[in-house]
Amino acid sequence: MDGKNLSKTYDPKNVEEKWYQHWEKSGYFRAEANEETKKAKEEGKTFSIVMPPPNVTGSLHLGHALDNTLQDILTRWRRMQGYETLWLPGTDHAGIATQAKVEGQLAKEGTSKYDIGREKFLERVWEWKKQYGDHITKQLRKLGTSCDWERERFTLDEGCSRAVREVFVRLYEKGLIYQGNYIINWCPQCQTTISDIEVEHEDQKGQIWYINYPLQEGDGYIMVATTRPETMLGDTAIAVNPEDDRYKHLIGKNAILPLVNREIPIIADEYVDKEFGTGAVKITPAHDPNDFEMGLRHELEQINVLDRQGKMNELAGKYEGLDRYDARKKIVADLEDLGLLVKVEDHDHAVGQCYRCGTTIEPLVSKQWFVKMKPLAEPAIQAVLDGKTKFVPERFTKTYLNWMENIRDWCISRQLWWGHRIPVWYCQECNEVICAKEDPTHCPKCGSEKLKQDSDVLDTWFSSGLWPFSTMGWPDNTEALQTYYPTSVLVTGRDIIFFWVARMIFTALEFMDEAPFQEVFIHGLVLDAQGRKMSKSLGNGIDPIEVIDKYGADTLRFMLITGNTPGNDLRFQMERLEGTRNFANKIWNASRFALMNLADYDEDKVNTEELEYTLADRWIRSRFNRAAQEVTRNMERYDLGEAGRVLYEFIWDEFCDWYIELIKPRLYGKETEKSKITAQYVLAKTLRQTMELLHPFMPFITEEIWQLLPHQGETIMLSQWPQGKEEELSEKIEQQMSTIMEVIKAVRNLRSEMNVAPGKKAELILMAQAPEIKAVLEAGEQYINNLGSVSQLTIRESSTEKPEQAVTAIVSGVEVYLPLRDLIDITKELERLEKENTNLDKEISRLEKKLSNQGFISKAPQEVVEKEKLKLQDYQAKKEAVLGRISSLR
RNA sequence: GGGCGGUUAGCUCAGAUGGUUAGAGUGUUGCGUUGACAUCGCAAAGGUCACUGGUUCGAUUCCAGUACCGCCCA
Repeated sequence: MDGKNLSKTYDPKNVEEKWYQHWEKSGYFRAEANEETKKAKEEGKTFSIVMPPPNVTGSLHLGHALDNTLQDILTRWRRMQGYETLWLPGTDHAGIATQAKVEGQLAKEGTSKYDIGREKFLERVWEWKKQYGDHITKQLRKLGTSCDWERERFTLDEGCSRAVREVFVRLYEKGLIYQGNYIINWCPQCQTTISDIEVEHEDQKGQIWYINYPLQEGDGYIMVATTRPETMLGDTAIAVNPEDDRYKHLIGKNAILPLVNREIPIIADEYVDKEFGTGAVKITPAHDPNDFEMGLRHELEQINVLDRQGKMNELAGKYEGLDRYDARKKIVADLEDLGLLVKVEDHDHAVGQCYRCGTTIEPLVSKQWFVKMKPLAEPAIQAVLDGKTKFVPERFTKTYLNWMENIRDWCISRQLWWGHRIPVWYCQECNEVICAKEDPTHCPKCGSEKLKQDSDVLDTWFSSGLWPFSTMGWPDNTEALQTYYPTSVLVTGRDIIFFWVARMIFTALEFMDEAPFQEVFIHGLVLDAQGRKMSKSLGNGIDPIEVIDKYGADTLRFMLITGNTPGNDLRFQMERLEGTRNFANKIWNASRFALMNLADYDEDKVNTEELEYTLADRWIRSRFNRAAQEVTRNMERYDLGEAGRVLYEFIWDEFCDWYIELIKPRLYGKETEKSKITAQYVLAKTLRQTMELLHPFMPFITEEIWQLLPHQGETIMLSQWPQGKEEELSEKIEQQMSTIMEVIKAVRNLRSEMNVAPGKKAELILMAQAPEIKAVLEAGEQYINNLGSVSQLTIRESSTEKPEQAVTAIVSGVEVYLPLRDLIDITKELERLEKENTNLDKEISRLEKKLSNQGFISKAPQEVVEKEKLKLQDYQAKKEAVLGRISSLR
């Protein structure tokens, strides 16, 4: 043990990779699942997390770094607490996104998926997956994640695929999965449907066109207002509000659809907003979700006038082949020519866009597969209402419930190639529809072998919705499931509550009869320094790996989890990164110092019975154990940032700035040998335990230091979590130390104000206002001498004679005199004291007022009143001392 | 239109069940190579806790409203 060999600045590169490899190789991350662990579960001593699987589209971003840091902290902490822990990692095939990436690759090569065909294309995607999947898991390792890599899963692997089939078939057989012609969201770019939540609404500047539709009878018109004139070719009705007096007489009559000359009915429906536009709206059931619903209510015909590229189709007559926006221009122009266009107004409206590619979504009617949501949503709502799954922070419960309560059926088929193929076959002979877990060889109805599998794949979230149990081997009843299901907590971003969290809850309730996790810990987004979302288009993204290479994973981790509260977004600022790096360096150097002074120390030879603890020793032990308690308390509440802050303050302010400074003389052998050994013992023990407490947050540096310190066991990862021992806490010791620290600070303050050179020692006189304070000062004499640069210290009772030529400070119970004869400017000194007096007056009158308030005395809790009284006494004593000083100087 | 979050020191943020002379980091200023650390030490300056009401003996903290910012849903 010799700190001299350590470098002066901490270099994470030398440390992080080494330890990660060692941990992984030693199997410390491994989660056992056997008879014994099943017993641990019964005792509530298991802890499990399934990692939200990153997409295999590319690389990790800072959001992943945050998400996984939080999980790792919780996992490492529980592991140290002796829980059987499982943190199960994996990746997601991310159907639409990954497919788009590979299509992009092909485009660069001048080919396309259609050119190479489905099979070849899938081979290419698997290649992509291998490359990027590996990349991602490497990145996670760099971050220090202590997940069980032997259990790593992928949403498209064999096990997960089996679970997907099982779920699909069971839901189908239960009638909860159905195929139907409904309005869906079509992305003309991605060439697939997407679900409602995959549509992002953005307000755009648009226009609203007022168009006259001639009435069938007479020469009149009915004027409609629309933001999408091009869809009028598919209109099958005009709707008005039944209460609208302007139109009541027209209900039941017909209008003539311009350009097409089709007769369409004028119908009444309460959905129509009288205030919007003219109060009469054209109804296009095939191209608008609301119109679709209305169409069902009124049994209107659905006329689809758009194709899958977003172009007008053969039902659009002479507009066939035109892009939807070109058709719009042409139609508006034609209406104008006919004199039917009344006016055009600017109008902002929300436009649905594909969350992947940003293309404007086209609602259209199409035959797709759906999950019937109502029966699944109800238990999912109940489970959360009953507290079976709790959201942290709690406010996200509302977000979840709101969505669940208004849920619509979920469109799960995707016109993609990359994904779980829908396990449905169509008999080419008799049109029988076969849904089966195993690929069928012949039609059960007619026996034909001519079967064709549905060409669509499932929404990616269909498989990730099974993640908590599909990854543990379901549908088999594995030991992993028996030990680790349901999981303890799910850690994820608030942007993914609907997509994923909600779906896991309802599928788990359906298939496992139990919610998939006890708690959902939601965190915010990582924003750039200006508070903007990080995105490719803005180019403001930061690569976590670059940060790790430059600052170390410990620094990135600690920076990400401090300085914000659960559920709130976090701004990523380089300065904060530097600050945290400095913290790591501080830890390193304190340890370096400790090791240098432990070179001659042998813990095995220490007889703890014989140690002689000083005030400083007892103080740091009390402070450490208090910190341990607070850290633990905050961890239990998922307030990891607060836990981190407690550690930061304890390490920097108390351990480094005070304790190490206080024990230096003892370590340097300026006192007895026993005193030195005691100091070494407390130093080593406290630093080691501090590293243990910090380990979940900064796993690498803490392991490195822990290994260099005297320790037992093979790794800090498996050391015992310091809970905070009651018997080492002492209010009294902390109070005493605090008096001494206040005196030292006052001395430093006076010296600084008087411009006394730091190296110059000065005389100091302390006057205690009570005998027990005098005793405390005497016990801390050495500390005051050393840290206050004192040449000669005198401690007296305040009743004795005061020094003449001195600057003064008053702290609780102590008058501090610095007799700097020649340096003193009486006028200035008086000014200082007067200022202090004014301050005290303010406080005293505030407290006097409070304490003379009958309401306060009678209604406030007794202890609060007592506290205020003590405060008043303290201020009054200080004031007395200040006044005494003032009059003696005059 | 509905919901949620935010508004505290120049900047970024903390402030359990209401009682603190309102905190931290960073930045600023002054001093400093004291045998771990200049990625450091010591000291200092800096806030009518967005605004208006209400509840209360007492509100930065609880309630209502207003303003502005951000996010989500329709």
